[in-house]
Amino acid sequence: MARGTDREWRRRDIADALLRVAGERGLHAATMRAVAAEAGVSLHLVQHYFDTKEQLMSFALQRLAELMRDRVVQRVSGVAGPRELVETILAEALPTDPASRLHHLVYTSYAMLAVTDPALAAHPFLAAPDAMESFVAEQLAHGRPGTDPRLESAALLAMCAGLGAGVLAGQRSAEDAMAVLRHQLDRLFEVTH
Amino acid sequence: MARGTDREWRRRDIADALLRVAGERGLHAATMRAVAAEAGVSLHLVQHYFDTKEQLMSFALQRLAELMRDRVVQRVSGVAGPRELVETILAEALPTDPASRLHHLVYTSYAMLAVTDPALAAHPFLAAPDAMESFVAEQLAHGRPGTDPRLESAALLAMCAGLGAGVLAGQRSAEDAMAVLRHQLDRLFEVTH
DNA sequence: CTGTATAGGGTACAGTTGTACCAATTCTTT
DNA sequence: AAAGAATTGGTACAACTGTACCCTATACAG
Repeated sequence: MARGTDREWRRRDIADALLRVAGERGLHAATMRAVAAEAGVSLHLVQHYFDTKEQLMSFALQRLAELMRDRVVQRVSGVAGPRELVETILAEALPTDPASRLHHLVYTSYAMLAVTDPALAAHPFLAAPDAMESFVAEQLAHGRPGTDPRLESAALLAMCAGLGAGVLAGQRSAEDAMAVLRHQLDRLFEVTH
Repeated sequence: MARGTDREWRRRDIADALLRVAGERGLHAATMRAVAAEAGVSLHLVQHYFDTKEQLMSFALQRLAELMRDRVVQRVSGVAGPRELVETILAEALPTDPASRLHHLVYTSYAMLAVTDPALAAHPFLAAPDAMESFVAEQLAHGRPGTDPRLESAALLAMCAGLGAGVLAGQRSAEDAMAVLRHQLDRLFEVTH
C-alpha cells in the first residue's frame, strides 16, 4: 500500500542524482549511467522508474522547480515589509551559495535546451518566474504607489537573472551582484520626493 | 602565398557552419559531422582545419564574439548622443531578429558549458560584456553626472541579459522587453529634478 | 500452495560520437 | 619535368549513448 509513495521517493532520489551530476559536470554529462552511479543504483533501475530519458529529464526539471520554490518559501518566512520581501526574493535569484548556484546553472541549461527541444519547451518552465514577477509587482504596487509595478518588477527580475548569469560565468562576485541589486532597491524604495 | 589567408577563410566558413547548426538545433547538435554537412564539406576537411573538436569549439566562440562586435559597431555608426548610444547598444543585447537570437542562444549555451568545462572557461568570454559595461558607464558618467555610472551600467547590462534570456525562453516578446528597457532609460535620462 | 505483479541485476545491441588512418588529387617549388 | 607539400575524400575504430531483453527474488491475491 505504501508502494505508491515509496515509488515516488525513489523517483525523487534519482531525479536529485541527475541534478547533482548536472550541477557538477554539466547537464550534458547527466547520462543514464552517470545518474545511476550517482544515485548508487543500477542502470536498469533508472530505466525501471523512468521509461525514457525524456521522462527523467522532465521529472528532474519539475523537481528542480520544486526545490527552488521551497527555498524561496523558507527564505521568505519571518520576513516582513515590502522592501525586505522583495529583496529576499530577488536575492534568492542570485547564486550566492553552492545550492542556488547549482540550481541556476541547471535551470539555465534546461532553458537553453528548451529553445530547440520541443519536448522541453512544452514544460511549464516559466510558471515560477512569472509568479515571482507578479508577486514583486504586487509588493511594489502597494509599497511604492507612484511607480509602474509591472515594468519595474520585470526590470528587477530580468536584472537579477542577468546578474545571476554574470556570477555563474565569473564576471562578478555574488557580493558585487548584491550591491547592484541593493542600489536599485534603494532607488525604488527611497523616500518619496 | 595567399594560402595562409585562404586557410583562415575556410576556418571561418566551418566555424560559421557550427554557429548555424548550434543556433538552429542547439549547441549539443553541433557534432563534427553535422558541421561538415552544414558547411558542405567532408568530415575529414573539418578535421584537417581543426585538429580537435575543442579547437573548433573555441574558434567558433571567438568567431561568435567577432560577429556580435561587428553588429554593435554597425548599429552604433551614425548614432549620436548618450541616450541614443546607450539605447542602441543595449537593444543589440536583446534578441530582436533571427541573427541576434541565434547569437544569444549560442553565446549563453557556451557560457553554461564554460561553467563546468575548464577549456572553455579559459576563454576571454567576458571581454565583450565588460567592454560594453565600461562603455555604457562612460556614457552615463558624462551624460548623467548625478548617478553612479558603474552600478547603473552593471544594472542595465544585467537587465538586458535577463530580458534577452526571457525573450529566448518565450517568457515575453522582444517588443515587451524593449518597453522595459526604454522605461529604465527614460528614468535614467529624465530631466534632473 | 500457486500464480502474478513489482523490484532488482546483468548483458546485449544498434546508433552516434570524436579521432585516426590510407589513398588520391592539386598546387607550388626546384 | 619532378618532387614534395598541401588539400580533399573515404573508411575504420574504440568508446559511449539510450534502449531492450533475459534472468532472479520477494510480496501478495486466489
